Amino acid sequence: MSEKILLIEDDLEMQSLIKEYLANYDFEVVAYDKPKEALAYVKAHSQEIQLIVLDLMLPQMDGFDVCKALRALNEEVYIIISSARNELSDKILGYGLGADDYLAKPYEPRELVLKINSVLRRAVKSKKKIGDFEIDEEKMQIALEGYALDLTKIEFDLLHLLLSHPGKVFSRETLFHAINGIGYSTKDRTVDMHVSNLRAKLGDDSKNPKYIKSVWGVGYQLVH
Amino acid sequence: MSEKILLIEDDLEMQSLIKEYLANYDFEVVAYDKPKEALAYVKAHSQEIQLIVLDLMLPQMDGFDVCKALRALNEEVYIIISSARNELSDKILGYGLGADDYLAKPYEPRELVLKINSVLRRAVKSKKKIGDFEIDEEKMQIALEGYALDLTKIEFDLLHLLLSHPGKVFSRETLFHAINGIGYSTKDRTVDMHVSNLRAKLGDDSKNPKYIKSVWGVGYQLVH
DNA sequence: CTTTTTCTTGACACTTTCTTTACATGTAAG
DNA sequence: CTTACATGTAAAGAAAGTGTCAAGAAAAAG
Repeated sequence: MSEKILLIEDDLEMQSLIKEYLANYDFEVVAYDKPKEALAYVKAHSQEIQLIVLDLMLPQMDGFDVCKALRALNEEVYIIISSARNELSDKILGYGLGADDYLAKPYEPRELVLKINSVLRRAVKSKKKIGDFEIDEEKMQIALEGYALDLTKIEFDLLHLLLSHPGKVFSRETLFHAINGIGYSTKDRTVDMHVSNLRAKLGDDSKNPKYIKSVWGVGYQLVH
Repeated sequence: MSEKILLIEDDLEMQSLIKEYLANYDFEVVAYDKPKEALAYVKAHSQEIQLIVLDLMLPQMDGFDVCKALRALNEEVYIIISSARNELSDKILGYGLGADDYLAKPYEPRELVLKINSVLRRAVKSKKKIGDFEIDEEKMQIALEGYALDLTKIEFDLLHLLLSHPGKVFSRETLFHAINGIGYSTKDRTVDMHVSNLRAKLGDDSKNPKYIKSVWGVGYQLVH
């Protein structure tokens, strides 16, 4: 499977050049010269696209909004911004566009490939796969079968700990410490409660657990 | 003592780079660029090698077979597969190669060291073999002839203790203490009951014990 | 400061495990 | 062989652990 990249570039000559070049590196490229069309495409195919290369097309200046709109449509996508060198420095970097990397124009296609690889490598680094789960530490997010879970901080910490050693049996005390740092009495049911809530969010069943199994008299364990 | 690692990598430059790098971390590395030679080496030195780093060398695709062949030669060995990132995802993971970890190319040598350490740590921590038994402390699990036993906490503790000194005769008092920490009267039949239940789960016969033998007037002992 | 969200606690039903009881069987010693 | 005590285990009862609803407390958001 190859990566799918969206290229937004108004110089059509440049566009086809890059498209061809990236094709050599097994990237699948979709290109638009008009931001509105690109946005429409993202709206329709949000999940397929992994990375967007956006030419800011200054000095029209609406490139900022395009970038923010893209980010709003897809939190997950990685964005590389390209722009004239003299525009690039302070102005853009300061605007908190949420881009993942920047590239000064004019650039060699080779440079773009390097940046793309570097961004994608960064992407996998922070994402660990464990069974059906995918942890993104940077974003403090865990996805199950591709769908992001909406977890509270404690739930995230708990699941993260369980996922860090699949199969290992964690005592309630250890789990409690992961939450509260210190102090635990055997009568404390707060860990149980969080596990119960977690199971609900995972669609798991305590009697016949797919993910979090109770270990009688001890604690919990992640099965997979 | 250093760990012995087999590296299978056709890019000779890469090979020597990794070899040197790993040497700095006290790993002993044997490297081959041709899978057939590597397999021959494993056949001859199967027991010495703890871990194999295998470059899948796609798209020739026979990396799959190499991996399976390695696994067939040595059930115990740990295998880390490296491969181009765009090949890595679903395809490989799905094929049930029996690898223990995966690494996307290109990777930093540092990343490889981290993975190796993580895999080896996993290896030593769990799984001690004693006769027909296999203990996994982390998972709080004991397997008999490959089949995991479904034990309660006390049963696990008891069997674990017996297995920790095969042949040693444990008094009822000692066994009771392993369960309850303190207190024991000679009239207490609790330990007997647990041993009886254990035997049932092991498929053992008290009159003609294969595993847990009664020592008259004293207690129990593990035979093997 | 108010509203909302998240966390903790208490309560109760329910389940699993542990202990005790009871009796049959087995062993050593005189 | 008989006695005295040890062991095996079924079954019943006791104890302890777990799941989760719902309410109150605390923390975060607005």
